[in-house]
Amino acid sequence: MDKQEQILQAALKLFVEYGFHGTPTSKIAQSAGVSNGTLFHYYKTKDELVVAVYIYIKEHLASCTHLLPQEEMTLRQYFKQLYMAWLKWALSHPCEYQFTRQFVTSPYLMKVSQGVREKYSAPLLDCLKQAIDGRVVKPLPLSLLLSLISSHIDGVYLYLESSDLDETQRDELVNRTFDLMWDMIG
Amino acid sequence: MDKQEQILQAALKLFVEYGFHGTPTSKIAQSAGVSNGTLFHYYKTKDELVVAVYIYIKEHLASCTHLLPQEEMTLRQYFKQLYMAWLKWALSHPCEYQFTRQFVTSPYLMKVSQGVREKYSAPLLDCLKQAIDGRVVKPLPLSLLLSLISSHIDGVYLYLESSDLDETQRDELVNRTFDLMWDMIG
DNA sequence: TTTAAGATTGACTAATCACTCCACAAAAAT
DNA sequence: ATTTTTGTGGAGTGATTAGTCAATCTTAAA
Repeated sequence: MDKQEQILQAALKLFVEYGFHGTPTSKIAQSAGVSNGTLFHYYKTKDELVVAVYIYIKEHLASCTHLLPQEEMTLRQYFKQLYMAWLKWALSHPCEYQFTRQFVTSPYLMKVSQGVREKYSAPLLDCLKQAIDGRVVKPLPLSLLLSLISSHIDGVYLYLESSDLDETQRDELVNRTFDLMWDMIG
Repeated sequence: MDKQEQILQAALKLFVEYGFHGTPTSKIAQSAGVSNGTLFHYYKTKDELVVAVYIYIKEHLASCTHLLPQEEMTLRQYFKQLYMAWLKWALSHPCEYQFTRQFVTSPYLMKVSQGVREKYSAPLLDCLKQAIDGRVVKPLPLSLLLSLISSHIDGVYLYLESSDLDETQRDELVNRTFDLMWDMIG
């Protein structure tokens, strides 16, 4: 892991614990094991660093949930795979997920262009479009469906995070909530 | 409106625009039309002020959505009334709603006791309990249902906020999304 | 009228912060 | 071998910040 990534990782942890403005750049550098100067060599401003952490996480999430539909797979099955991959990533990367939640509700979100924000929801959007055409999902505005699904995952995440279920019970609940979501949109 | 409330209102607006740590107390005092000293006379620390804004909003929301079930009203109808009151409050108080979103995803949430946080969801919780007993809602954990419903409302809010529908279309969509949610939990 | 308690002010301070700057080291290009 | 580019460190800086304080004002009870 190079210094640039050490900085991103350290920043991520501290931002989640103390908030964006609550963590001084000096603490980030210290925690990353680099000097102040090095931090500002890679990121011109603190704002730039905050956005970089966001992009870094989104790229990571995208690479972990980049699943292609297999042969002989129904849209529902493919959809379920995407849903579960997303939720399992969130549960196994709580720090990253919490950062994202904090980021998208903060004024920092405005620093990320519309294009970048849309980029990461493209696969799900394509899948939804197909599902509506195939009449397996109700003909609602795509952005509404997307918003409802992200929020739904958020809700399940928050519940699972505060409950202390074991792995098996967790999987069972994720399955169950997918059915709930499908009841809603299908 | 007394000075104390002026401070809360000014803090609310600035926090939403610039984030918690992004808004200096001096700016809050200035915007509220009071002196620095007055602000700290009412709130010993900035953290205390942030929490006070949260409680202030929650109390306001609670007073606006405190609806009692009428005679000859099904649970579904009562539930829908609560749902719509909540969503309409969010839409007509975007600043307050955004503040809450920002607050609950931030480390500040930990400064509010569990008891206070639960207090405001009690009415909905009671209603859900009855609905499960009456077999009109699926027998899922109450905290899961609560989490799913709050998140659902969040999702609808975010969609409506970014779309530019007129009042009628908005109402129609709120009705439609209630049905979606009911399909999910009922 | 006197008195006491709270409300209000704004200058002040000690600490902190984002960011700069320059010296130097490592690596890469020539 | 020499030059250029890039990476790294850390002391330093000017601006900003949360919070204090002593002085004044307001209110209302005694």
